[in-house]
Amino acid sequence: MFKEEQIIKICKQNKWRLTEPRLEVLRIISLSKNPIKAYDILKKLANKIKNPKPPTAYRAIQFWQKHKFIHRIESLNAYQACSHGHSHAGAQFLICDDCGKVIESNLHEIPEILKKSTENNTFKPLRWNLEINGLCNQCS
Amino acid sequence: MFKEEQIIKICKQNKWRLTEPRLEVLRIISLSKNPIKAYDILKKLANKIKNPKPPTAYRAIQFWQKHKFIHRIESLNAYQACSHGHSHAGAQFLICDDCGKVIESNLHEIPEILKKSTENNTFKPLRWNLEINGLCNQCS
DNA sequence: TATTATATGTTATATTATTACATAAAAAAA
DNA sequence: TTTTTTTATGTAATAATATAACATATAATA
Repeated sequence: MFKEEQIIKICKQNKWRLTEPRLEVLRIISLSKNPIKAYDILKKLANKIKNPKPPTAYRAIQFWQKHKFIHRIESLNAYQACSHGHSHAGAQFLICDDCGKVIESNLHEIPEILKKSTENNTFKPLRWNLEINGLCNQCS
Repeated sequence: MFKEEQIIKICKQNKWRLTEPRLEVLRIISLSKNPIKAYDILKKLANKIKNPKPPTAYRAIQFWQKHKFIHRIESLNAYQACSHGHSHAGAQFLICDDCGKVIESNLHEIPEILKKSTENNTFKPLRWNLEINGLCNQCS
């Protein structure tokens, strides 16, 4: 969703420090067609930074997750750039079991359902993650 | 949801082999108040079985998952007994960030929403997992 | 009873992620 | 500007989660 210049701008505006490992990790995730795993990020990072260690990758991942520029696909232990702007409380992913593509979906009825469960006063939802497995258009 | 006798019966009916490690692992998960992690299952299993190794726990976990008697809470790497019968394609969990309790919820609007996305012909959902973090009744 | 299929035991190792501590760099305060 | 504080990184070690591979055992079937 975001171009690099936009991200640079947003970081500047918010006084978030856009360091080299952070920028390179974001680029790696953004350029990946499908969700990418931490140690694959680390491998690619080695092309840009001398002998990076796991914490270097994980710290950058955490940074971008915290600021909602990337998502973790829990069932895959993998990371993907956010495609819907970077300030939503929940995300929905359509995971193709065949080609591995993950589409970040906007099922906006979901927030409504969750709000209803609040009205019941049974649970106060703060954030959520919906991962739907199946077959994408091209694979079905 | 299921009592042990019922499970024994269901296994017999389906000719699923209900071995000692499987039964003990199911008991451990069922007796746990909150979702329990594989290596904690393994530790408890050591009280029942001599010096069990990870595959023993993981195989039993897989068995019960496959037959839908337990769920994996992806964001916690932990397992919990199913509380809604054992044949649904998707599950919804309300995870309390404060006390760690996980309520298996029945937001039955979700399947409808997913069915709609099928009608769009954009994605064919087969199974799903919704994990909602927030605060439970008692903690909010 | 013999054969086949399924499950377990065991060792080793792969994968994913964090802790701990020293150093460096940037931001804020003096 | 200099000092102090905060934030980030480098690096080594290790923790936490999960699977592969292969030998043995047990149950189901022929």
